[in-house]
Amino acid sequence: MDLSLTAPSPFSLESVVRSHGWIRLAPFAEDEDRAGFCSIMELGSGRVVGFRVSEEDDGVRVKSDVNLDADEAAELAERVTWMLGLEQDFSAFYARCKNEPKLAHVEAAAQGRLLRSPTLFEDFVKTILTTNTAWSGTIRMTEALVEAYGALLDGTPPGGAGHARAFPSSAMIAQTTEQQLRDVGKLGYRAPYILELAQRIESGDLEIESSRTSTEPTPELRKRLLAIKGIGGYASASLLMLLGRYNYLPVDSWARKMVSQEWYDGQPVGADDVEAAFADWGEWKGLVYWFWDWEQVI
DNA sequence: GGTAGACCTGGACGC
DNA sequence: GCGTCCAGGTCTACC
Repeated sequence: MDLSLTAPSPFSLESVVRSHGWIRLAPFAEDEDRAGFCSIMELGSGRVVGFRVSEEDDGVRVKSDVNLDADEAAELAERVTWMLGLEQDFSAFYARCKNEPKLAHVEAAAQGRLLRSPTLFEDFVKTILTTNTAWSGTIRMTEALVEAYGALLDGTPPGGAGHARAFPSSAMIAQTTEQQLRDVGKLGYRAPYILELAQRIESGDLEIESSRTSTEPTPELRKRLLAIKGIGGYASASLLMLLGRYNYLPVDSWARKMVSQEWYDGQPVGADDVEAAFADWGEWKGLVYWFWDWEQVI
């Protein structure tokens, strides 16, 4: 089954794939040509499908080895559209970047879109798994969750994918226990956070997927994110960026290091210094920080 | 409101 | 091989 999705101009699938580290987290996998990607998702019908996304003239092509009915195909198209941010318009961002040499590359490279997971639950869990750990730890914990709780693929893994399972649903996680998450996934103290997130969603106490289309002011949305256990300042800012809101900076150790090297001659800086460095960029400050041409990365 | 300490794991390092 | 230390955000208790 093939789907063609139209992308706004400028667009670069490779720029989306390489926008941040999500491509290295299961069930994402790079395609052989490293310009596209493969993944696995569980549809509302319960079917678990593998698919490959590659770039074509006016957008992207989505290929799957299985035949989907009309509803399933529409859902796959809708989710891939969200994952690639095909609904987003960055013309105002590019206009503001024109006079900043450190951002001169962004429009030509079609940067701005950040690779998203098919569901916000997946993005929330993965974001929690990035906190207070090395990147290798995030990869390990994510793979462990997918292997232990992900729904098994209907068919063969798409080319390039080493996984045969989708990311676990909130329903699957909600059925497990904190101890199992600690033992199986080595999630440590994050286990109760992720279990509570899944159980609150399943009980109807928490609804997160509607945040994708919410029009509520960003500070209000941020408050709701911060009320979720395990999501603090860094994680909420990261999630807001995935939701297309760039007013807050995901300040972590890397951000402090980059700002220190860029403007403070390597001297230690705090979160306030990072905020001050991008204060003039308003609603775009998150993207400016993310795509800034840093002096050096060590 | 600000701050200190605990949380948990893997990796680096010294012995 | 073993023990110790450190890095990485968030939460909670305390002031």
